[in-house]
Amino acid sequence: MHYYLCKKIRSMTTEKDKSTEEKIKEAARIVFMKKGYSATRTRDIAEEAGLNLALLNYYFRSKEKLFQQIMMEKVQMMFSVLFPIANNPETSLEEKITLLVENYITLLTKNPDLPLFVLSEIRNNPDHFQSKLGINLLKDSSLIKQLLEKRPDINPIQFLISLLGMTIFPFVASPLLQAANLVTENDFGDMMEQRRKLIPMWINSILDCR
Amino acid sequence: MHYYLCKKIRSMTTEKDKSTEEKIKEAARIVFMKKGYSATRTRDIAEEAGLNLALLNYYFRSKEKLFQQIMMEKVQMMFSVLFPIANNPETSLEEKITLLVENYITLLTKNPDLPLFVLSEIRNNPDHFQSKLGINLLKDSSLIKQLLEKRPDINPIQFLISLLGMTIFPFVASPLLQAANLVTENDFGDMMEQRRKLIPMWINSILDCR
DNA sequence: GTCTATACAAAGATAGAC
DNA sequence: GTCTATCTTTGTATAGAC
Repeated sequence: MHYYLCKKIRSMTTEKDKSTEEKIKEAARIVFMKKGYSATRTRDIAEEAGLNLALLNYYFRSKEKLFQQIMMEKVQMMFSVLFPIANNPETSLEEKITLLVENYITLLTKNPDLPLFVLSEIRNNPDHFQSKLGINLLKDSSLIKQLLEKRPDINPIQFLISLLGMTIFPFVASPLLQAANLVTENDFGDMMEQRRKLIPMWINSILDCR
Repeated sequence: MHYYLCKKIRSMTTEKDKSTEEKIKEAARIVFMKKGYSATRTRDIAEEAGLNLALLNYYFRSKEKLFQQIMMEKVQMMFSVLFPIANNPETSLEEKITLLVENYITLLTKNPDLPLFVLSEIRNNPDHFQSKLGINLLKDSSLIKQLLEKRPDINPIQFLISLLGMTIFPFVASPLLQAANLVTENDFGDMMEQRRKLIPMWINSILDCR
């Protein structure tokens, strides 16, 4: 009988079966992230997991379903930085900016492929991603309010996009930057470390200077 | 006999055969850009071109070869804005900045999928892209010199990445920005029009304000 | 040069033994 | 739960008629 029909019962009785299911997910993360959905073969995932191909279907029913789970994880990773910081009413605007930059650089240094993966998979196949990430979880945020308070003349969305662009874009563009001989692979890490200070400094120039 | 063996002769004799070959390329641009290399089927391209599948192989030998031609075109489009502007010694730094922003926004408004396509295909399959975009065509550019002259304390590469991030990132991220309810599809065009003024203004804040 | 038909390989999914 | 073997679909490439 197929796994997905008895998942509930299993998870109530034994808590020890992380192993195989999690192994497959682990492998799927690696292969999907590296090659994208279409270029990934289920056989690659099975091999990466050191397991048999049939297990994929046993646990996840199809390539598509497995992918959707991984995809959701990754989208959430991307927003798990932005949403909590933007919505914390305890921190100042300056603190929020610093935190956003720091946390994104930390996250993306560990997962450099994350943004390009998420962005390109959404564009290539929008059906994979019909989710609706909490409506207005950002538009009503403390961050937006503080921005409007400080600079009512600036569109906060435009501002936020610039901040995210300065922070996230380098990771998205790094292969091309290297092709254009702007950066070597070695430099890149150092540069991003410097940007932890640089971006907040420049952002403050924009906000304070008039 | 196969086309690629007699291409030279043909192109010397008749100049009228744009039609079929160009139709295939046209279709390939559309389909590859929309779905990426792996998700594209040669049948899709043939259908999009209103032609038979066999013609693809007759004219381009393989899917791979056809793709490489399209890919090179697209990479060149991306750099055809940056390189000439950066290397023009006649314009001032401020003019260069304005031109870069204007020209990229114009280009990408017409081709919104361009950057994500180029970036993700390079990352997914680096073999497709072993090209060597003129070494140091940027490092020795007039743009870099002018930046160093004005602000010797700023790393010009870091600066350039910020400028490109503010300009190009919105196009890369627009599906996600829409998912996060930051922008609607309608707003997006207007926002990018506003950014033509906004980005140079902000960039000048960074350069002038100390 | 263009088409139809088809060969051939790759990849997703499943059946059934253990 | 896990494996081997196999079915089926899909996709690239080619042969050969016109």
